[in-house]
Amino acid sequence: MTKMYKENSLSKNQQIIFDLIDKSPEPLKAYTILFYVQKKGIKAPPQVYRALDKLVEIGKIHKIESKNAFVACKNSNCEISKATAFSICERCEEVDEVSDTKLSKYLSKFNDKKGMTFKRFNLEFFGLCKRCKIK
Amino acid sequence: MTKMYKENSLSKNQQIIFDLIDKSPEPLKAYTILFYVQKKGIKAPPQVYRALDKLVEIGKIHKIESKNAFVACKNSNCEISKATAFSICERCEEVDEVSDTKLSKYLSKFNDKKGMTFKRFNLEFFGLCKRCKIK
DNA sequence: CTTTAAAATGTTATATTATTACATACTGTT
DNA sequence: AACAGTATGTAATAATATAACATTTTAAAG
Ligand SMILES: [Zn+2]
Ligand SMILES: [Zn+2]
Ligand SMILES: [Zn+2]
Ligand SMILES: [Zn+2]
Repeated sequence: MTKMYKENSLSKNQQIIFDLIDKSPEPLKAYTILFYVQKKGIKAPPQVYRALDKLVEIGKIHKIESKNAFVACKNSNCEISKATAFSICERCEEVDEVSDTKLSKYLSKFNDKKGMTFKRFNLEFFGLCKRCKIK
Repeated sequence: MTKMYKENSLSKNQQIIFDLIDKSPEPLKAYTILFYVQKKGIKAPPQVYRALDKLVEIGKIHKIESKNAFVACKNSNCEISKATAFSICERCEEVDEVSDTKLSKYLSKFNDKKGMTFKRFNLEFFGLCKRCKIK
């Protein structure tokens, strides 16, 4: 028989790394994470990258591709990272997850002219945040 | 007086690297480019990255962030890389620039709830291309 | 409780991607 | 010719990510 394994619970390293990212007000890079978790016994890059891979896979975090950095998912509705969108301030580097049902639906239904079937998308908007616009 | 410099023409290294990317049927990575252009006298990473930066800046090429690779712009209408969208096959890795005026307009007009003003976006769709769907 | 497959961990080394820093040369305007 | 801006050449290094392999933990199944 093929065994069924439990979902929903994180392993030790995954939990440590998720907690760190979840508490961070800004996206964290892999080696920044490594630096912070060394006191908890996570000493080498593969340990960090493995946890990150898993957390991305299960949708607890997302990767901001243009910054090689990771944020915790703040939406419950971007199921398993299939539909992600972020706003990125080019000045202060603030990153927020865009939570817009219409946008998400619009893009999830999008079909291109060449007959591709899309399973997933990632959208990154760049501009100036409210605060940086004023300055 | 502030000098006016010529636009529209590429420097030697920029032209060599643009030609290579433009002819390539697939996105090229920086070190792949470096390998190919060494016979033309471009020997070191900074030479490649500088040309890439410039070409991205003027909109002749785009960076596929999820692959750290570069493609030539096939649209004339994504002026200076302000509005880019790509379809990426997860199986054969084929990448195409999505050229859809409606999509582009929809996203260019998108305003988020936190008062950010967007200047630019990059969208990457993932899925299976026509050929890979059949298999 | 024992066996077992899957998942996770620990560790060393290495590969890949990108930038810093500094010296020099080219380009086109004044 | 002088100048400012742009581009180039080169060496060194930083930052990001993966390969490979040994070991341990987890929890379902028997
Ligand atoms: Zn999310
Ligand atoms: Zn800002
Ligand atoms: Zn384009
Ligand atoms: Zn394909």
